[in-house]
Amino acid sequence: MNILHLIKVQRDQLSKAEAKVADEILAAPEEAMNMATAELASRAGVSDPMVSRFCRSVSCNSFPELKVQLAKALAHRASFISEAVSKGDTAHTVIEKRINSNQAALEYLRSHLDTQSIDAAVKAMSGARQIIIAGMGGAAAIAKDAQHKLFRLGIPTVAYDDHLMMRMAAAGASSKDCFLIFSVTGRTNAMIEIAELAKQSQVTLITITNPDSPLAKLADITITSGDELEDTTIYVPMTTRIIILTIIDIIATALALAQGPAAEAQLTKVKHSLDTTKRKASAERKTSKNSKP
Amino acid sequence: MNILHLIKVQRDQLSKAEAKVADEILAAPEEAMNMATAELASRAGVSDPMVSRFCRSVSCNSFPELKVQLAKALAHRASFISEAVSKGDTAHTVIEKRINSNQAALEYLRSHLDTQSIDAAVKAMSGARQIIIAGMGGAAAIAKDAQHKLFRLGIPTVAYDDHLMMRMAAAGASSKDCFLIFSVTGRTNAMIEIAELAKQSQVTLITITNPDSPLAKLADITITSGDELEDTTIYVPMTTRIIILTIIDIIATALALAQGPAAEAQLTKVKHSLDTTKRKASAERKTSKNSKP
DNA sequence: GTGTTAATGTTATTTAATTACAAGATAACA
DNA sequence: TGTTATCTTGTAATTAAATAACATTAACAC
Repeated sequence: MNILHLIKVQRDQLSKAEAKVADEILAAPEEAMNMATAELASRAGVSDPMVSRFCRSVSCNSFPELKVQLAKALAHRASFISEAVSKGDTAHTVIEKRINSNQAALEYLRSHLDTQSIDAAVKAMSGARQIIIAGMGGAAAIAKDAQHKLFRLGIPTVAYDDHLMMRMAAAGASSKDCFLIFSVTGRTNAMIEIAELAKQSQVTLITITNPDSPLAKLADITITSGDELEDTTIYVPMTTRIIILTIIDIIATALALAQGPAAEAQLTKVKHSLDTTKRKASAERKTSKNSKP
Repeated sequence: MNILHLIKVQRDQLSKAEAKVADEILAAPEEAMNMATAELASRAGVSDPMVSRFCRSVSCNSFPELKVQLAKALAHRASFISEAVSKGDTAHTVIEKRINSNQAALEYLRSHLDTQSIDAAVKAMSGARQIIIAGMGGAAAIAKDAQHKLFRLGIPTVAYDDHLMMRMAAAGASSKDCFLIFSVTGRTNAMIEIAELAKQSQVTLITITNPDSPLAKLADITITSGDELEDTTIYVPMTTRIIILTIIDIIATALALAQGPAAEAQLTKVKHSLDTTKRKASAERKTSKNSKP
């Protein structure tokens, strides 16, 4: 856990004066990093040694060490604020801003992804007879991607983006199956309908969606899609995509580990199946070099 | 530019004693960060003030400031090394490791993404009559995702994952169109064939692929897919996915900016078209609360 | 060889951070 | 309600760290 989170979490268990220091740092961590104890102390309205004591309370050995921890934490977080693109931006600026946003999104995921949900999802999927994935609209590509990643592990997996196919699949599923629904907002009527059908089939229902949504309420296991994070400006509807993809990545990786050697062998087999569709690297290079002069 | 790069670059222009300090820091930056001037000085075999002077030479006002800079630089770099998952990992460890890897991948992208290629791609796509996207296998989901993102901007866009459809589209394309090919390795024979067909149609060919591949050689504009980064261990075939997705994000964002108010209006229109498919947030909450007692 | 400049080390000073201690506040219990 | 114990905070003192000032040495030019 990074130092800013730690401070935030411990904030209420600190003494009054220490809490003042915590607030001062949380209010302007970037600035706090470049202050001396004396300055930070006076800003927080406490005595110098309080700052030292505060450092100890948040498990740093000294104030300079706290500064280093802050720097580490801020290196990731730096971009959370006001990284929305604007009209005059050059390509270079857009690149920087979007990469920053996406890194920040991952940082958010680090502190908000629930380990237990992941564990539960992996356990359910690991023992499933088949995994059925559903996603519409923007989530259709995600569903397809998840299917591509999971079937490689040797678990029968299908992905649907068609509402009628989803209905049939949901109705026909058994209690031995896992039904995986991707929906960023969790408010699409069509998807909620599918979830209700799936529940009637006694299937284990896992949703990657907004945890406050009606869809989430129907699920056995819910993992946050980061919808609450999404910037509402029309330019930036991308953050959740990265979050969901990383969640798939995490689940697939954990699943592969849970499956053990079997999955490993399966992955190798699937990988090698593509060998004959590829052009060889060395042969190609030689040809193109020789053909020029 | 981060402080480690700076030190590396300036290393040879420093005086003999300062160079010793530089070497000591570069050899073990993580440790150097936790040392006092005196210790670093003795390790480097120089006097204490040399360390202070060294800090000035690399544009830091003090040694503590250098430490902060080092912390910032290392925060990103830290995760590159040995973050591959292994058998005993808990869910929590997998989460941390995969997030670290993905953040590191974005960091890599920041320094390796070519601004000019992005600019060129945006310019070409901005003026295109239509955009045709092709991707097979793992790239099929990516292609679909890109289509979903680009058509919202008001540019006619289609995505294909079927080889025969791609052939027809490539053969039928005109010089006013953009043909976008996603292929991580750039060695899939089927995709190379499509690229050759597309070139014959005089279309502007943009590839997101390994820049050293045969596919890249055929393209008018190439953007790296990060294939060279991909961990060859079978557990981790995910990094490129994040990179490519972020590239799409960047291009779409830049494109939206380039289109100006027209794109903005279009985005709003498309967004509102979904309104009637969604369940209202407030209404739902009330219902579910009241229905319980 | 001597003067000049740049580079480094030694010593001194300043600054910053923490320890030690004392005073005050707060809570617990008689 | 008073008394004691504990916990919190500030003041003063100490220590440690970093830099400035100065001295020395080394390198080079003339």
